Amino acid sequence: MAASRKQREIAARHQRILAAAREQLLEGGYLSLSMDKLAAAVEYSKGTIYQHFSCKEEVVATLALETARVRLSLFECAATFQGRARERMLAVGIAADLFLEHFPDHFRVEQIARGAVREKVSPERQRELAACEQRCMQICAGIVRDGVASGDLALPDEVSAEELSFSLWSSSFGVFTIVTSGAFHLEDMGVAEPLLALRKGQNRMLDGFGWRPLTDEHDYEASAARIRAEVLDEVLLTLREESL
Amino acid sequence: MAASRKQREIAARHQRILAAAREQLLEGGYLSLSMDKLAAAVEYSKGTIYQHFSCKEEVVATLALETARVRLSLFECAATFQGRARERMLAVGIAADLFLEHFPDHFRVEQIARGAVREKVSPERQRELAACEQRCMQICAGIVRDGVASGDLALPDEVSAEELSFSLWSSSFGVFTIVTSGAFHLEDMGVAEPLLALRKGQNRMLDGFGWRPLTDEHDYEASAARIRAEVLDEVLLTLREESL
DNA sequence: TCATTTTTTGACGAGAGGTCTAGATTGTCC
DNA sequence: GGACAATCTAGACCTCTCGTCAAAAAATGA
Repeated sequence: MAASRKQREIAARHQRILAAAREQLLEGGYLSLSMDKLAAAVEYSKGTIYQHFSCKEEVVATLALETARVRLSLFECAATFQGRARERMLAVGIAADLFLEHFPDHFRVEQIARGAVREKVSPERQRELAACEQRCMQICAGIVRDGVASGDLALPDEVSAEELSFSLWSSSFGVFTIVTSGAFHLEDMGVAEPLLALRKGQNRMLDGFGWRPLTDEHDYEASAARIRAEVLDEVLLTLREESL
Repeated sequence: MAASRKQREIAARHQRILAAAREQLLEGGYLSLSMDKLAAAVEYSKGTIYQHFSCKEEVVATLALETARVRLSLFECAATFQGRARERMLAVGIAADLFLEHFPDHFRVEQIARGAVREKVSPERQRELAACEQRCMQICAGIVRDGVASGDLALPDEVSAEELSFSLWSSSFGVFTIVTSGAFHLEDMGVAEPLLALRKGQNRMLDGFGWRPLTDEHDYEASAARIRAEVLDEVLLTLREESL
């Protein structure tokens, strides 16, 4: 069918535009992405670009959505790990780390997108983005609840599963933002390995909540190795291939 | 002396430009700050603006530096609180909260500045900014060391004072970024009071490190009240007056 | 008062995002 | 196969941006 061939062409061009846009964004941030350059890069005219994306913000938002989807699928995989709740929570943390490690570009693009004007991107895309983020949160909160249900965690009355998840999320988010922004001189501050410090801090926090098994009651290094081998390495490979 | 009068005029204009710039930035982000509009707002020509600031980035960076200075002075005050180390660490945390509460604009401007191109701002200003941040970190790390020295905290071998400080900083930074960005629907995620959740999480982390007195060994609510009354309320008032 | 120095101005250039119509390409039907 | 219709593409065009610079204005000093 001829119509489908055309559609495939358009879809392919769509992806080519996004790839070129990502490249430009990473080169020099939001201002370095130019619609003219984008058109030149994919060897089409500006008018054609604007038939794919209504405005520059929309291009950036679409890239951010791609990113959010990749992360979500990683989180979903991590949550399927067979083990105790706290191990599964660790799995999600490792997933976040690996995401940053394997797709550093993605996180930066997401940050750039957050800094851009949100008013101009279509409501649907905004909803999709929000949905991805909420799914991530739900996955974490679900694991917390599993911990409570299994008796490993006695959550205080004044702390909800969402709040605990939020604490973990925000500390990861903070570290990732600090690291990728490049605006901070962590070395000069005496923090050589921020990701390691993050993990330690989060572990201590969960210890503080009394989430069993505590850090010194279990070999979490071994769990981490199993997590990678059993649920993350494979999907990571698949995702990397897709993005090439 | 006439030269001094002129200098005062220039200094006053400098501040007026910055104030107008801040206003525009808060209206609609980085793109909403225009050098033409800025010139119109202060009723001078563009050329004059460019005698104060070499480029747009420099304007934004200067605003960010103002912000960093205000925060640093708050932190310095907080650290003077008379009490045990963990109380003083709480004081710094409260200072950070109050900073966000009383100067929400400042934090947003700082975020915008971080998103802008850094290459174009003068090296000195970059150094000044980095110095402020490092001073904040040193204050925190100093408190941690005090805790160790007083015997309240037994830091594990593999965790440095800087790393512990970094954990606290990054979680605050993450929460503040999430809250001020406005890009996340925390309500829909079940997090009604992010700042409260942050405090709880940080307390649990310090509990996890075994920093005495633990949360349930001491009335930290009372400490918080004393901290505000004894070291923060006053300086906060002074700073607010200055910024008007 | 007038010459010299300093400050201020706004027209200008280069390049951005976004629009719109003329023309090229594709698909359809006899 | 060829003519007409529908769709897609190109790039000139408009307005706005940052940053520059020569000329105009103001301040200074003798």
